[in-house]
Amino acid sequence: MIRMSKMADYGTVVMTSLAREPDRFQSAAEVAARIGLSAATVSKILKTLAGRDLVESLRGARGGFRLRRSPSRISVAQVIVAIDGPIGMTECSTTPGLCSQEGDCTIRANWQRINRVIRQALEEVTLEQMTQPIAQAVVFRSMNRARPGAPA
Amino acid sequence: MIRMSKMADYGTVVMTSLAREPDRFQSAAEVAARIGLSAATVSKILKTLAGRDLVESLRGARGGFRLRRSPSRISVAQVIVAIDGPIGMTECSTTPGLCSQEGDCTIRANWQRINRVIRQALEEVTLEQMTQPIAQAVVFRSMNRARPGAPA
DNA sequence: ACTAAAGAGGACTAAACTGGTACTAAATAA
DNA sequence: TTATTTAGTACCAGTTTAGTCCTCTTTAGT
Repeated sequence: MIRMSKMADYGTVVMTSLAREPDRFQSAAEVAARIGLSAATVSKILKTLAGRDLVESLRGARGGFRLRRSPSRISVAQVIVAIDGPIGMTECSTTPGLCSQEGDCTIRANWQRINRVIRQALEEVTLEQMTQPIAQAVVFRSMNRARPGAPA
Repeated sequence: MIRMSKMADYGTVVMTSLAREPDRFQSAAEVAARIGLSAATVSKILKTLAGRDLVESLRGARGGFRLRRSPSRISVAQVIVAIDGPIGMTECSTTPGLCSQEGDCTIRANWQRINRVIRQALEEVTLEQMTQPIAQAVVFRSMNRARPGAPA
């Protein structure tokens, strides 16, 4: 399954904080205070996000960070990718060569399907939605088919 | 998003190997050779899975490991939970107290929805499906709504 | 010009995870 | 009974990740 670091998780929180006031530059310290993380950590995350062009930064007094695009045009997936790199799975299930003994590795194919669903889910949720109570926000459907736990 | 360790990933591969011959006891070394991981690592994983009651173990010559239930009644989610503990996200988005300044934390609520989808996906995929080519295996639907990247 | 506020960049420490080794205990087979 | 096979336990080293800190540069205000 998809591997997400703590930093990427924090990243979504930081970005959502920026998304609440998309026009104003917010300092790292300010964001940190709002979301309850250390200024150092938030600062590091924002630096990364600035490098990835999701936020723009302004130096000096009154400086800070601001979203580059509208909150409705930034997905949670984009934030995660910016911090962790391409969304993908852990080695064995993704890397082709590993289970080579098995011939046709059915596991990998199935995992890739699971991953696609997860990736899609993350791509369909925007920062704008993250700022809103769930009511109008995300609506999901589930996968279908098998029901383990039910009698086989 | 969900945090899955390498070990949990390996766990699904190990379990799928057992699922291919559900009645026979397979030794850790044998499974390791099949899937191309070190015997030590596979052994450690199987020990954990045995402790979680997903597999039964038999000591001594001709011993090994075997699934406790039918492959169709064991989900990928169960394997992951057995190794990594409850499926959930990293701290900030899951732990209630952290973003307390924000008042009603809309982020957490939205993340929990995303998580639910992921968890469901993993619960609906069985080891039996993992042993099969995808054709008849898992069929997914995606979430709906927002399309970031499209004009807001 | 000077000072304070802020980001940029990197070095560093601490904690967690990964992967392995060595040894012990149990069960079978000769 | 003895040797062999196999799981069980405990521990250790390397790597990665998390988190902090320090120094430098930029900007605003006085």
